[in-house]
Amino acid sequence: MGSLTEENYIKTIYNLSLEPGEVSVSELAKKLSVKLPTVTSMIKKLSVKKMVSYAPYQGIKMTEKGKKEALSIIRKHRLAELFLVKILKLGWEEVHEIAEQLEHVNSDRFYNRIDELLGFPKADPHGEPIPDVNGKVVSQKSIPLSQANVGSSVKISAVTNDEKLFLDHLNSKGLQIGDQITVKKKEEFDGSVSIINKSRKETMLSHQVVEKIWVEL
Amino acid sequence: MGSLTEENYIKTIYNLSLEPGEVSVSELAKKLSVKLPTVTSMIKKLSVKKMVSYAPYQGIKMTEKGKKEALSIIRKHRLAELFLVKILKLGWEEVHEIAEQLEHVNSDRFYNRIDELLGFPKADPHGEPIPDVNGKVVSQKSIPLSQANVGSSVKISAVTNDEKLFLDHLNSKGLQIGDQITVKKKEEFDGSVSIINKSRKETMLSHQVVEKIWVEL
DNA sequence: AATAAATGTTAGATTAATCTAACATTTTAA
DNA sequence: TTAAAATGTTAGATTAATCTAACATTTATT
Ligand SMILES: [Mn+2]
Ligand SMILES: [Mn+2]
Ligand SMILES: [Mn+2]
Ligand SMILES: [Mn+2]
Repeated sequence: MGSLTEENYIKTIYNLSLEPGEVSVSELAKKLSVKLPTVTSMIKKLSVKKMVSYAPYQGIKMTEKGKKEALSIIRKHRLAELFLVKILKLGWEEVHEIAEQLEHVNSDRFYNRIDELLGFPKADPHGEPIPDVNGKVVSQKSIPLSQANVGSSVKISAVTNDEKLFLDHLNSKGLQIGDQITVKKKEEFDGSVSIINKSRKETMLSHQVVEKIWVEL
Repeated sequence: MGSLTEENYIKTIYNLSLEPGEVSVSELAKKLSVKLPTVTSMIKKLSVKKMVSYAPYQGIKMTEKGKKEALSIIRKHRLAELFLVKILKLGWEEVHEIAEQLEHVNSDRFYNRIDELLGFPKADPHGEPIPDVNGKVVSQKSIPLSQANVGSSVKISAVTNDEKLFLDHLNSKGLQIGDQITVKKKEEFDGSVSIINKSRKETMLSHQVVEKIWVEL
């Protein structure tokens, strides 16, 4: 366990490493809202601690140690989010911010009890998988809504962004995890998608939205 | 809301201010495990922020603003402790440490929901009063066990220390909040007290212990 | 009242995390 | 294949929170 700041870097690097391509200093700087030299200096520190491997001008790669640490933080974050929704009855759009704080609480007893209380859940309120105590993740096979075929009926399994602004948008469209929807039309021009929602109403979703909604057949 | 460090100073100053006498720099330094100059420098900062009033070589006094802030942190701490015991089924001896972290979580929604879930409780697992949303505290009229008369039958209403070492000690003696006990004998020499516990067994408690157990008649 | 002990303050250094300005390397595009 | 743009690094400054060493004040004890 490093400092709160170190934990945030590790978690962010891990999340970026899941996307295709190298993890770059500028990408990290953007995500963490800090300047480039701040990242360079922190990366060096994390490199000394063997959380990442790094050589100047090369990308940033996580070590096994770093991945383990990242998964532990992500586990805490997602357990916290589900707890906030299931036990404290908060909305899925407001829990991420609180989980950003709770993920840094250092107590295995605390998180294992929450896990137990929730019945050892496999996914958080946004459909993202919750790593188990050993950092093992069970990932589902699903695709972004942007890639679903016109005419297909699919189930929303996850959203890959859990910030309030995005989720408030989905709330306003009446979309939830688990909803069965049908792809009506895909616009070539801007990548937007029209769907038929649970209540048989047609709704238009922009490209930025449909690439963040994951569905299964 | 200041930094985590500032919050810890404010809470500690407030707790010390409830004991008789001035709050001194050395007392604070001891409680926070920092050196004297560290305290002097932080007090100056808190003084600029109007959380305490301070003049060199005089004691430290809290302002109304500071008290309000302290009570908010203490409310969060005690709600967290009760939540950990009641909902997560942790022991009263292990919750203080976790609450030291949770008390810094910044979310009214989070704490108000916990308050609600617990039924707007009046006391934490150690019998200490929980300030309400407005910082109002309902304190009970009780006395330290060290001052109870020989022969009197009293009920344990609170303990004024919630660290593991102390509570493990009480656990080993089988003592809990709410227990009815009888004062059998008080030793003039060392201030120790013999009591008859709930299960009619006689137990000897040292002065350091009986001054931290509060009872009502 | 003088001295010693305890307590508190000031000065200056250190560490973590950040910044800006200047410089270096890599990538993209004439 | 050079010039420009983008990306990354180094150097040096800043702020928060801490420390040690030296000095000042207050309190206690002869
Ligand atoms: Mn989240
Ligand atoms: Mn989530
Ligand atoms: Mn406590
Ligand atoms: Mn308590």
